[in-house]
Amino acid sequence: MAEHDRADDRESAVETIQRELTSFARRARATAARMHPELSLVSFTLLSHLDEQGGCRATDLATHYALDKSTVSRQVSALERAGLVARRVDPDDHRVQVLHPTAAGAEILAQVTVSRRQMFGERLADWAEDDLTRFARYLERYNEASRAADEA
Amino acid sequence: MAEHDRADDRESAVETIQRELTSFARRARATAARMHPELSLVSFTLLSHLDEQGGCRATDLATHYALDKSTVSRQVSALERAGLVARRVDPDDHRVQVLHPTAAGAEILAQVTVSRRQMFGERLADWAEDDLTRFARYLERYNEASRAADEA
DNA sequence: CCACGCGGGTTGTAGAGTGCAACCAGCGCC
DNA sequence: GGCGCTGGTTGCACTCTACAACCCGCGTGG
Repeated sequence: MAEHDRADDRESAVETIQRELTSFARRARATAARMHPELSLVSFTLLSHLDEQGGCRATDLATHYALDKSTVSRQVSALERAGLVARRVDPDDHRVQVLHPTAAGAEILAQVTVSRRQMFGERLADWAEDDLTRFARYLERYNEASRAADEA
Repeated sequence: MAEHDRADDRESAVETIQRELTSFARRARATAARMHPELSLVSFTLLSHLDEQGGCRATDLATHYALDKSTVSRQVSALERAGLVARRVDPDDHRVQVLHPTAAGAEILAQVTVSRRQMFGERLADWAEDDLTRFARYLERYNEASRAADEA
């Protein structure tokens, strides 16, 4: 009957989404590393966040990206060693460090962002704009649900 | 002018797609590990491929998933130790080993597949079917372009 | 026929990324 | 002033990964 067919269609769409997202995830890290060895996927994400937010605390990064605080601590240390971020102690609360991208950090970030955008742009070059915006909306929607589920 | 605006829209859609895909990729591994510690994301993918294809060679896995052959070798070793895959020497060419999931492997794979599908299903529960199928199509399309670009 | 090149796999090594647990250091509230 | 909480670091262990060097079986051209 028709209801059953529709349930099957739904199942198979979910199946495809699962398979394709997983497949993408497997490749992403390696691709990113190959493209710009100087800034791993995680580092890029963190630095990018700092740039957008205009500085934040390590704990914020950890919770926002579902990473352990130790992981963030080490990543930040590495970024600092590389001269890409600076830490400033918050005068109001001497426990917290406010993180900022340095000038060098902002510059590298800009370069990597450009090259990443170019890469994505190439892969999406022949898409109609409607499809692009819909795709973007779907991804946002999925990730939002995903984040919500992770927190529960 | 209108043309400029449309170019901007395009840019921003690409930007969002980039950001959201990256964000997803970062989480995927950890999420997968948390869900079923007995089968990592890579192992799942490889085992899944073996199951679908009904057996193949290690080299095929390596090229298909853009992994080093040593990586595949070790993953397969682990899967064999766990009793989830079996290796048979190809009678025609004694260099190659044909890999198959064992009964236990097929069973675990089925379980994990179910739990993964359930997870994705939950996250996508309130989506209209049209959106699901479109999202699935977009992802396939993107990954295809991505694979093609990687090979070049 | 056999030596060499090639292709499939394994192993040694090294390094990134990660989480957990234990710890230290400020902060604030009894 | 002590106790608990929060932000952060460090020690440890583990997985995933690539690269390089290697071994073995296959086939082809002297």
